[in-house]
Amino acid sequence: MALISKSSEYGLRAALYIAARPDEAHVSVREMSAQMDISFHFLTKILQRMTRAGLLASTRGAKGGLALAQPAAKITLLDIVRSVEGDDLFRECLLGLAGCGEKRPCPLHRHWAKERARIEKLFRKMTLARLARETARDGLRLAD
Amino acid sequence: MALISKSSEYGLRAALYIAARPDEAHVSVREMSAQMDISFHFLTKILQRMTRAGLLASTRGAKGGLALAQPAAKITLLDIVRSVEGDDLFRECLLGLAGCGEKRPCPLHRHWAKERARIEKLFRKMTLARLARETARDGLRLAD
DNA sequence: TTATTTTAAGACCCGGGAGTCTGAAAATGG
DNA sequence: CCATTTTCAGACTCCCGGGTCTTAAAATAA
Ligand code: FES
Ligand code: FES
Repeated sequence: MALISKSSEYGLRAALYIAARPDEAHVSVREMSAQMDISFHFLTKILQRMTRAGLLASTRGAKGGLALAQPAAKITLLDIVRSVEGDDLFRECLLGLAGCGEKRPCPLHRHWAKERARIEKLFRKMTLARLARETARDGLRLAD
Repeated sequence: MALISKSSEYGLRAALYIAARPDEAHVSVREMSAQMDISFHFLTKILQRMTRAGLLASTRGAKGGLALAQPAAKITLLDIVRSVEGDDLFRECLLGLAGCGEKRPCPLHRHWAKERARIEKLFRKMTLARLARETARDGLRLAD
Protein backbone atom coordinates (compact mmCIF):
# COMPACT_ATOMS: atom_id res chain seq x y z
CA MET A 1 0.00 0.00 0.00
CA ALA A 2 1.46 3.30 -1.08
CA LEU A 3 1.49 6.33 1.22
CA ILE A 4 0.48 8.69 -1.60
CA SER A 5 -1.49 8.17 -4.80
CA LYS A 6 -0.02 7.63 -8.24
CA SER A 7 -1.16 11.12 -9.15
CA SER A 8 0.87 12.58 -6.30
CA GLU A 9 3.89 10.52 -7.25
CA TYR A 10 3.76 11.86 -10.80
CA GLY A 11 3.17 15.41 -9.60
CA LEU A 12 6.19 15.25 -7.31
CA ARG A 13 8.42 13.78 -9.98
CA ALA A 14 7.38 16.44 -12.49
CA ALA A 15 7.94 19.24 -9.98
CA LEU A 16 11.41 17.88 -9.26
CA TYR A 17 12.10 17.59 -12.97
CA ILE A 18 11.25 21.25 -13.52
CA ALA A 19 13.12 22.43 -10.43
CA ALA A 20 16.21 20.45 -11.41
CA ARG A 21 16.43 22.31 -14.70
CA PRO A 22 19.36 24.73 -14.52
CA ASP A 23 17.81 27.33 -16.84
CA GLU A 24 14.49 29.03 -16.29
CA ALA A 25 12.94 27.98 -19.59
CA HIS A 26 9.51 26.39 -19.72
CA VAL A 27 9.38 22.61 -19.84
CA SER A 28 6.78 20.89 -21.98
CA VAL A 29 4.56 18.10 -20.69
CA ARG A 30 5.57 16.15 -23.79
CA GLU A 31 9.22 16.19 -22.77
CA MET A 32 8.55 15.21 -19.17
CA SER A 33 6.18 12.40 -20.09
CA ALA A 34 8.77 11.01 -22.50
CA GLN A 35 11.75 11.37 -20.15
CA MET A 36 10.00 9.88 -17.13
CA ASP A 37 7.81 7.39 -19.02
CA ILE A 38 4.50 8.72 -17.73
CA SER A 39 1.29 8.87 -19.78
CA PHE A 40 1.21 12.26 -21.49
CA HIS A 41 -2.51 12.87 -21.08
CA PHE A 42 -2.61 11.69 -17.51
CA LEU A 43 0.37 13.83 -16.52
CA THR A 44 -1.28 16.78 -18.24
CA LYS A 45 -4.32 16.50 -15.99
CA ILE A 46 -2.23 16.36 -12.84
CA LEU A 47 -0.12 19.37 -13.81
CA GLN A 48 -3.28 21.31 -14.59
CA ARG A 49 -4.38 20.82 -11.00
CA MET A 50 -1.03 22.08 -9.76
CA THR A 51 -1.29 25.06 -12.07
CA ARG A 52 -4.75 25.95 -10.77
CA ALA A 53 -3.37 25.65 -7.24
CA GLY A 54 -0.81 28.33 -8.07
CA LEU A 55 2.27 26.11 -7.88
CA LEU A 56 3.08 26.09 -11.58
CA ALA A 57 2.79 28.71 -14.31
CA SER A 58 1.79 27.56 -17.77
CA THR A 59 2.36 29.12 -21.18
CA ARG A 60 0.60 27.79 -24.25
CA GLY A 61 1.72 27.67 -27.82
CA ALA A 62 5.08 27.06 -29.44
CA LYS A 63 7.97 27.39 -27.00
CA GLY A 64 5.43 27.15 -24.20
CA GLY A 65 5.38 24.76 -21.28
CA LEU A 66 5.40 24.75 -17.51
CA ALA A 67 7.58 26.54 -15.00
CA LEU A 68 7.52 27.04 -11.27
CA ALA A 69 5.17 29.83 -10.25
CA GLN A 70 7.13 30.46 -7.05
CA PRO A 71 10.78 30.26 -6.00
CA ALA A 72 11.73 26.60 -5.48
CA ALA A 73 12.61 27.42 -1.88
CA LYS A 74 8.99 28.37 -1.21
CA ILE A 75 7.37 25.19 -2.57
CA THR A 76 7.15 22.27 -0.16
CA LEU A 77 6.26 18.65 -0.74
CA LEU A 78 3.12 19.22 1.28
CA ASP A 79 2.04 22.00 -1.10
CA ILE A 80 2.36 19.67 -4.04
CA VAL A 81 0.67 16.63 -2.55
CA ARG A 82 -2.17 18.70 -1.12
CA SER A 83 -2.76 20.41 -4.46
CA VAL A 84 -3.09 17.04 -6.13
CA GLU A 85 -5.07 14.94 -3.71
CA GLY A 86 -6.79 17.22 -1.27
CA ASP A 87 -6.21 18.38 2.26
CA ASP A 88 -7.00 15.53 4.61
CA LEU A 89 -3.73 13.71 4.10
CA PHE A 90 -1.96 13.01 7.41
CA ARG A 91 -5.19 13.32 9.36
CA GLU A 92 -6.70 9.87 8.98
CA CYS A 93 -6.98 7.11 11.58
CA LEU A 94 -4.66 4.17 10.92
CA LEU A 95 -7.63 1.85 11.45
CA GLY A 96 -9.85 3.93 9.20
CA LEU A 97 -12.16 5.04 12.01
CA ALA A 98 -14.08 8.28 11.69
CA GLY A 99 -12.95 11.29 13.69
CA CYS A 100 -9.32 10.55 14.48
CA GLY A 101 -8.24 12.63 17.46
CA GLU A 102 -7.40 12.74 21.14
CA LYS A 103 -11.08 12.80 22.14
CA ARG A 104 -11.94 9.33 20.95
CA PRO A 105 -8.65 7.58 20.17
CA CYS A 106 -8.39 4.08 18.77
CA PRO A 107 -5.89 1.61 20.28
CA LEU A 108 -3.22 2.68 17.82
CA HIS A 109 -3.80 6.42 17.92
CA ARG A 110 -1.11 7.34 20.41
CA HIS A 111 1.54 5.38 18.56
CA TRP A 112 0.48 6.25 15.06
CA ALA A 113 -0.11 9.97 15.62
CA LYS A 114 3.52 10.36 16.62
CA GLU A 115 4.88 8.84 13.42
CA ARG A 116 2.29 10.57 11.29
CA ALA A 117 3.33 13.94 12.68
CA ARG A 118 6.95 13.22 11.80
CA ILE A 119 6.08 12.44 8.20
CA GLU A 120 3.85 15.48 7.96
CA LYS A 121 6.72 17.59 9.24
CA LEU A 122 9.07 16.08 6.69
CA PHE A 123 6.67 17.00 3.90
CA ARG A 124 6.08 20.45 5.35
CA LYS A 125 9.74 21.33 5.76
CA MET A 126 11.17 19.79 2.62
CA THR A 127 11.41 22.26 -0.25
CA LEU A 128 11.87 21.73 -3.94
CA ALA A 129 15.02 23.81 -3.79
CA ARG A 130 16.69 21.50 -1.30
CA LEU A 131 15.67 18.38 -3.14
CA ALA A 132 16.78 19.76 -6.49
CA ARG A 133 20.16 20.60 -4.96
CA GLU A 134 20.59 17.10 -3.54
CA THR A 135 19.41 15.55 -6.77
CA ALA A 136 21.98 17.44 -8.81
CA ARG A 137 24.79 16.85 -6.31
CA ASP A 138 24.28 13.10 -6.06
CA GLY A 139 22.91 12.40 -9.51
CA LEU A 140 19.69 10.90 -8.23
CA ARG A 141 17.11 9.37 -10.54
CA LEU A 142 13.57 10.49 -11.32
CA ALA A 143 12.53 7.39 -13.29
CA ASP A 144 12.95 3.61 -13.21
CA MET B 1 -4.38 7.99 0.99
CA ALA B 2 -4.27 5.38 3.73
CA LEU B 3 -1.07 3.70 4.84
CA ILE B 4 -2.67 0.28 4.90
CA SER B 5 -5.59 -1.20 2.97
CA LYS B 6 -9.15 -1.54 4.23
CA SER B 7 -8.57 -5.27 4.49
CA SER B 8 -5.64 -4.72 6.85
CA GLU B 9 -7.66 -2.25 8.90
CA TYR B 10 -10.42 -4.79 9.35
CA GLY B 11 -7.95 -7.58 10.09
CA LEU B 12 -6.26 -5.50 12.79
CA ARG B 13 -9.54 -4.50 14.37
CA ALA B 14 -10.77 -8.08 14.44
CA ALA B 15 -7.52 -9.32 15.95
CA LEU B 16 -7.76 -6.66 18.65
CA TYR B 17 -11.37 -7.59 19.26
CA ILE B 18 -10.44 -11.21 19.84
CA ALA B 19 -7.40 -10.38 21.94
CA ALA B 20 -9.40 -7.99 24.10
CA ARG B 21 -11.81 -10.75 25.07
CA PRO B 22 -11.12 -11.72 28.68
CA ASP B 23 -12.12 -15.37 28.25
CA GLU B 24 -10.56 -17.75 25.80
CA ALA B 25 -13.80 -18.70 24.04
CA HIS B 26 -14.09 -18.61 20.26
CA VAL B 27 -15.59 -15.48 18.76
CA SER B 28 -17.88 -15.75 15.74
CA VAL B 29 -17.42 -13.63 12.64
CA ARG B 30 -21.10 -12.79 12.91
CA GLU B 31 -20.59 -11.15 16.31
CA MET B 32 -17.53 -9.18 15.22
CA SER B 33 -19.12 -7.95 12.00
CA ALA B 34 -22.16 -6.76 13.97
CA GLN B 35 -20.22 -5.14 16.80
CA MET B 36 -17.75 -3.33 14.55
CA ASP B 37 -20.14 -2.70 11.64
CA ILE B 38 -18.06 -4.51 9.04
CA SER B 39 -19.51 -6.54 6.17
CA PHE B 40 -19.82 -10.13 7.39
CA HIS B 41 -18.77 -11.80 4.14
CA PHE B 42 -15.88 -9.43 3.56
CA LEU B 43 -14.56 -9.84 7.09
CA THR B 44 -14.84 -13.60 6.68
CA LYS B 45 -12.51 -13.55 3.68
CA ILE B 46 -9.92 -11.51 5.52
CA LEU B 47 -9.98 -13.71 8.62
CA GLN B 48 -9.60 -16.77 6.40
CA ARG B 49 -6.32 -15.38 5.12
CA MET B 50 -5.15 -14.81 8.69
CA THR B 51 -6.19 -18.33 9.59
CA ARG B 52 -4.23 -19.83 6.69
CA ALA B 53 -1.24 -17.74 7.78
CA GLY B 54 -1.36 -19.44 11.17
CA LEU B 55 -2.38 -16.40 13.18
CA LEU B 56 -5.91 -17.51 13.99
CA ALA B 57 -7.48 -20.89 14.74
CA SER B 58 -10.97 -21.56 13.42
CA THR B 59 -13.61 -24.01 14.60
CA ARG B 60 -16.73 -24.62 12.56
CA GLY B 61 -20.23 -25.46 13.69
CA ALA B 62 -22.31 -24.40 16.61
CA LYS B 63 -20.25 -22.78 19.36
CA GLY B 64 -17.49 -22.38 16.82
CA GLY B 65 -15.65 -19.24 15.86
CA LEU B 66 -12.16 -17.78 15.76
CA ALA B 67 -9.47 -17.62 18.41
CA LEU B 68 -5.83 -16.64 18.46
CA ALA B 69 -3.57 -19.46 17.30
CA GLN B 70 -0.65 -18.10 19.30
CA PRO B 71 -0.19 -16.22 22.58
CA ALA B 72 -1.15 -12.57 22.10
CA ALA B 73 2.36 -11.56 23.13
CA LYS B 74 3.78 -13.39 20.12
CA ILE B 75 1.56 -11.79 17.47
CA THR B 76 2.75 -8.45 16.10
CA LEU B 77 1.01 -5.89 13.95
CA LEU B 78 3.47 -6.70 11.20
CA ASP B 79 2.42 -10.37 11.30
CA ILE B 80 -1.18 -9.39 10.79
CA VAL B 81 -0.71 -6.82 8.06
CA ARG B 82 1.70 -9.05 6.16
CA SER B 83 -0.69 -11.98 6.33
CA VAL B 84 -3.41 -9.86 4.81
CA GLU B 85 -1.69 -7.86 2.12
CA GLY B 86 1.57 -9.50 1.29
CA ASP B 87 5.19 -9.00 2.19
CA ASP B 88 6.38 -5.94 0.31
CA LEU B 89 4.84 -3.44 2.67
CA PHE B 90 7.44 -0.94 3.95
CA ARG B 91 9.70 -1.64 1.01
CA GLU B 92 8.25 0.58 -1.68
CA CYS B 93 9.65 3.80 -3.10
CA LEU B 94 7.70 6.90 -2.08
CA LEU B 95 7.72 8.00 -5.72
CA GLY B 96 6.63 4.56 -6.92
CA LEU B 97 9.92 3.84 -8.71
CA ALA B 98 11.00 0.24 -9.22
CA GLY B 99 13.79 -1.17 -7.07
CA CYS B 100 13.84 1.08 -4.04
CA GLY B 101 17.21 0.84 -2.34
CA GLU B 102 20.58 2.42 -1.62
CA LYS B 103 21.96 1.40 -5.01
CA ARG B 104 19.71 3.61 -7.12
CA PRO B 105 17.97 6.00 -4.71
CA CYS B 106 15.39 8.56 -5.78
CA PRO B 107 15.60 12.15 -4.46
CA LEU B 108 13.40 11.27 -1.51
CA HIS B 109 14.90 7.92 -0.62
CA ARG B 110 17.23 9.06 2.15
CA HIS B 111 14.50 11.01 3.91
CA TRP B 112 11.68 8.55 3.35
CA ALA B 113 13.63 5.41 4.22
CA LYS B 114 14.28 6.78 7.70
CA GLU B 115 10.61 7.37 8.49
CA ARG B 116 9.57 4.14 6.82
CA ALA B 117 11.98 2.20 9.02
CA ARG B 118 10.50 3.78 12.14
CA ILE B 119 7.00 2.74 11.17
CA GLU B 120 8.15 -0.73 10.27
CA LYS B 121 9.79 -0.99 13.67
CA LEU B 122 6.60 0.16 15.37
CA PHE B 123 4.64 -2.56 13.59
CA ARG B 124 7.32 -5.15 14.28
CA LYS B 125 7.58 -4.43 18.01
CA MET B 126 3.94 -3.83 18.83
CA THR B 127 2.16 -6.94 20.05
CA LEU B 128 -1.50 -7.74 20.37
CA ALA B 129 -0.98 -8.36 24.08
CA ARG B 130 0.27 -4.85 24.70
CA LEU B 131 -2.44 -3.22 22.63
CA ALA B 132 -5.16 -5.29 24.26
CA ARG B 133 -3.86 -4.24 27.66
CA GLU B 134 -3.86 -0.54 26.73
CA THR B 135 -7.27 -0.87 25.13
CA ALA B 136 -8.78 -2.35 28.28
CA ARG B 137 -7.01 0.09 30.60
CA ASP B 138 -8.08 3.23 28.72
CA GLY B 139 -11.37 2.02 27.29
CA LEU B 140 -10.35 2.66 23.71
CA ARG B 141 -12.72 2.15 20.80
CA LEU B 142 -12.58 -0.33 17.95
CA ALA B 143 -15.39 1.18 15.87
CA ASP B 144 -16.78 4.56 14.86
C1' DT C 1 -30.86 -38.81 12.38
C1' DT C 2 -32.18 -34.10 11.65
C1' DA C 3 -31.91 -29.30 12.26
C1' DT C 4 -29.07 -25.50 13.34
C1' DT C 5 -24.99 -22.85 13.60
C1' DT C 6 -20.87 -21.75 12.13
C1' DT C 7 -16.55 -21.28 8.97
C1' DA C 8 -14.63 -22.29 4.02
C1' DA C 9 -14.51 -21.31 -0.73
C1' DG C 10 -15.30 -19.11 -4.81
C1' DA C 11 -18.05 -16.71 -8.24
C1' DC C 12 -19.92 -12.34 -8.95
C1' DC C 13 -20.78 -7.19 -8.91
C1' DC C 14 -19.74 -2.20 -8.28
C1' DG C 15 -17.46 2.26 -7.86
C1' DG C 16 -13.57 4.99 -8.24
C1' DG C 17 -8.75 5.74 -9.34
C1' DA C 18 -5.80 5.30 -13.28
C1' DG C 19 -5.17 6.00 -17.94
C1' DT C 20 -6.93 7.18 -23.04
C1' DC C 21 -8.92 9.87 -26.61
C1' DT C 22 -10.77 13.80 -29.04
C1' DG C 23 -11.36 18.41 -29.78
C1' DA C 24 -10.78 22.78 -28.61
C1' DA C 25 -8.01 27.47 -27.46
C1' DA C 26 -3.84 30.14 -27.20
C1' DA C 27 0.60 31.49 -28.62
C1' DT C 28 4.57 31.58 -31.89
C1' DG C 29 6.86 31.74 -36.39
C1' DG C 30 6.68 32.30 -41.02
C1' DC D 1 -3.17 35.02 -42.99
C1' DC D 2 -1.76 29.83 -42.09
C1' DA D 3 0.67 26.00 -39.91
C1' DT D 4 2.62 24.27 -35.83
C1' DT D 5 3.16 23.59 -31.04
C1' DT D 6 1.59 23.66 -26.88
C1' DT D 7 -1.83 23.67 -22.77
C1' DC D 8 -6.94 23.21 -21.48
C1' DA D 9 -11.19 20.62 -20.90
C1' DG D 10 -14.06 16.90 -20.62
C1' DA D 11 -15.92 12.53 -21.99
C1' DC D 12 -14.64 7.97 -22.22
C1' DT D 13 -12.65 3.17 -21.07
C1' DC D 14 -10.16 -0.11 -18.09
C1' DC D 15 -8.77 -2.36 -13.95
C1' DC D 16 -8.81 -3.77 -9.34
C1' DG D 17 -9.81 -3.23 -4.36
C1' DG D 18 -13.78 -3.51 -1.82
C1' DG D 19 -18.03 -5.70 -1.05
C1' DT D 20 -22.05 -9.20 -1.97
C1' DC D 21 -24.01 -13.62 -2.72
C1' DT D 22 -24.46 -18.63 -2.95
C1' DT D 23 -23.16 -23.17 -1.82
C1' DA D 24 -20.56 -26.59 0.64
C1' DA D 25 -18.57 -28.64 4.76
C1' DA D 26 -17.91 -29.31 9.69
C1' DA D 27 -19.46 -29.42 14.30
C1' DT D 28 -23.02 -29.35 17.99
C1' DA D 29 -27.57 -30.18 20.08
C1' DA D 30 -31.87 -32.39 20.26
S1 FES E 1 -8.18 7.41 16.14
FE1 FES E 1 -7.06 5.82 15.16
S2 FES E 1 -5.19 6.79 14.67
FE2 FES E 1 -6.34 8.42 15.58
S1 FES F 1 14.10 4.79 -4.22
FE1 FES F 1 12.48 6.19 -3.78
S2 FES F 1 12.14 5.84 -1.67
FE2 FES F 1 13.74 4.41 -2.11
